[in-house]
Amino acid sequence: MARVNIKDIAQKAGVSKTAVSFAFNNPSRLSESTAQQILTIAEEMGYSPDPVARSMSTGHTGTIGLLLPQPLPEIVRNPFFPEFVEGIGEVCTHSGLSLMLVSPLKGSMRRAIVNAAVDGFLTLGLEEYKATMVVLRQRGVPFVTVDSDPIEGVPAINVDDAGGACQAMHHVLAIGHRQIAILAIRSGKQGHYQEYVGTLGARMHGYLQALQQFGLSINGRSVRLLECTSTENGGMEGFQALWKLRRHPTAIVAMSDIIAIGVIKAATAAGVQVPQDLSVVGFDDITLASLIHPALTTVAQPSREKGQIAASQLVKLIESSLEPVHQVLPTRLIERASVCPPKKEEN
Amino acid sequence: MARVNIKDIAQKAGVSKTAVSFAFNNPSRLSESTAQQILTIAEEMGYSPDPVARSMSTGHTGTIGLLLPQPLPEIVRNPFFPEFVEGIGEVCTHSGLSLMLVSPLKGSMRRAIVNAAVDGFLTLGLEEYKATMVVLRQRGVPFVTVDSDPIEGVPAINVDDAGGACQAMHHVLAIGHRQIAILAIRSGKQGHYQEYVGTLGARMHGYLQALQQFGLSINGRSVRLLECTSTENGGMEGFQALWKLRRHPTAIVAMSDIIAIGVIKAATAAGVQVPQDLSVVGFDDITLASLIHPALTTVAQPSREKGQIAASQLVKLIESSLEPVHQVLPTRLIERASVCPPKKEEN
DNA sequence: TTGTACGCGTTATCAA
DNA sequence: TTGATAACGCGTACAA
Repeated sequence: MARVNIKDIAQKAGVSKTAVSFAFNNPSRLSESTAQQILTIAEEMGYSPDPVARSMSTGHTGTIGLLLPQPLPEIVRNPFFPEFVEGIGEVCTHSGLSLMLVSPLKGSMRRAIVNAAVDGFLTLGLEEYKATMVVLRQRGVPFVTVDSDPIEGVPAINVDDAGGACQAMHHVLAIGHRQIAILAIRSGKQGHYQEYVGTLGARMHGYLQALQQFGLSINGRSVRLLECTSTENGGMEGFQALWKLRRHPTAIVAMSDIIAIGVIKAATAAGVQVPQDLSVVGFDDITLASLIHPALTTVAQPSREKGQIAASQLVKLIESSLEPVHQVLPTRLIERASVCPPKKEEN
Repeated sequence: MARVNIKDIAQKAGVSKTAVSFAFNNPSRLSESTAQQILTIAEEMGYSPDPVARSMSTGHTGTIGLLLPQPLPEIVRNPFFPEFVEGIGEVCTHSGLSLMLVSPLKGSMRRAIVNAAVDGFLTLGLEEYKATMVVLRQRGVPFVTVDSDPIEGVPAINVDDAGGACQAMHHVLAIGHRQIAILAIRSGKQGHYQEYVGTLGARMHGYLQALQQFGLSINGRSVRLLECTSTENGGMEGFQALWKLRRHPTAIVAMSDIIAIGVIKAATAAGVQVPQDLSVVGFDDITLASLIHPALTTVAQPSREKGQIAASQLVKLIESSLEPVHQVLPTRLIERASVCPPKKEEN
């Protein structure tokens, strides 16, 4: 049984296709009786306009795409993804839009972009953003970047990663620590932090800035940098690697909460007390951060607002042209229980 | 600057539209040189085929829809949503599909369904499923229901809510409790539990079954039923209402973890010790359940598998017809610290 | 209210 | 084998 289409209904009702279309989209242009008549027949025959054909005619889809740099299963495990989507969802609900989650197709970002039938894209934390931007431009729909280094002429929403990182490091330094290890998210750049980009680069920049304020820099002795995967395991391994060294850090500054939590777990398991023996700072303020023991001092960012603002920028961009804006949302240090002054003898 | 289309490329390359189409989709039908030539020109002019037009011709979109009964912002707050989507995401990644999140449009489920340009739907926990099913059938794409009462002729994936609920209640009874309150998720049915449907109905059914095994039923005295919203606040209010009564329950069986957690918080605040003074059981095994104090005894369900199985059923259904299957995934009781035998004097 | 052009690719058919 | 012509899919918009 082939899908019933507008022609079938027109025939059955003895009217033109146009009349059927009006009955659905603009009933006021038809006499009430015929409109009703058409709708009834459509109902009986189980007709509903084909959304693809409709998009073809109207030129829009009623859908926005969220472009994700990783496969869906990995992304949704990210603890702040739900909040971010919540913000987008508010705008979608308000504007009557649906949200399409677009991950690389067969490993290809390009393929994913050109295949997605959407009116615009939100991009989240793209890394090889240059190549992707080209495809996105070519694709011909508006887009807004989130958590990427801003590009000229493209609206960008970011959070103040650098500022937050600076606050975090500053806090640790101000409380007296001088033996510090930074646990960075593995970048593929093997510790060449000058080459870090995006979120990673911004956070690193913030750490360095705070260090500089105290006349310090990453020197491999008192202040060290180590990369690890952004997982609990990564944090545990990071701690273990650090604890093998002759001189232990008195504070570990981690680029993500999940790393910090791994550190705390490994430290506790090794009989190292947090924060008495070791202070730990995270980044992100995931739900777990306030629940573990000791509660994690970390940097919070407004994920929901980020999604909300990015989506509403995109909607404006779709509806009419708009001056591209770069917006930076504030981050803030949340002081909890995982940081205290270093012990005297270790100082 | 209008989007460049297939005709522009054909013109520029001095070939027909067909040749351009072949260059993209079926290069073997062209001499290598012309194919290459066309692709080069397309690249230069920034052409990529319009996904909508393409869908129009091919008859498929490369997208599946996840139909949600509530607005996006509410749904994503649901603690097991990420896991469920993770399962779907595995299938999408494998099959090269994108996922569209489809919530009611302007309050209308029907409108959302008919507007979504997808090859098939997954539905999650629909309540007014009858009306929605009709629209879905009419929409003419295959669909698989998840967490709804199975419908004849439609593949359905469920978890054994009844079995899990039965285990939970049985556990409480077997350990000696006879003064029990069930905190149900507010249904709009005001305690007429015979009318509960879907997940709610199944869980209620499980509770009743266990009660029956002990010769008990909901009688308003030793075994009571109370509805509350599925929020922490709902649980707190539930506890308070219960504690005003002359005879306190020795155990509270909650239909969701979040309710149970509310109960524990309110109880603790009121100086009632869990589990010594009051045993509490939840449902869902959200992350928080193992982290609060005392750790919550609850029922776990395989959310990721649920998504994975449902999505792969849908993919099969899209690719070819398939016998509709009803599949029920197991749930299991997780015993933690929030349940113990009742005190003697209260028995 | 209706007829018709149109949007943009894909594909069956046909010709060289 | 290589490529062109034309029909097709399904609504919407505009002139009549």
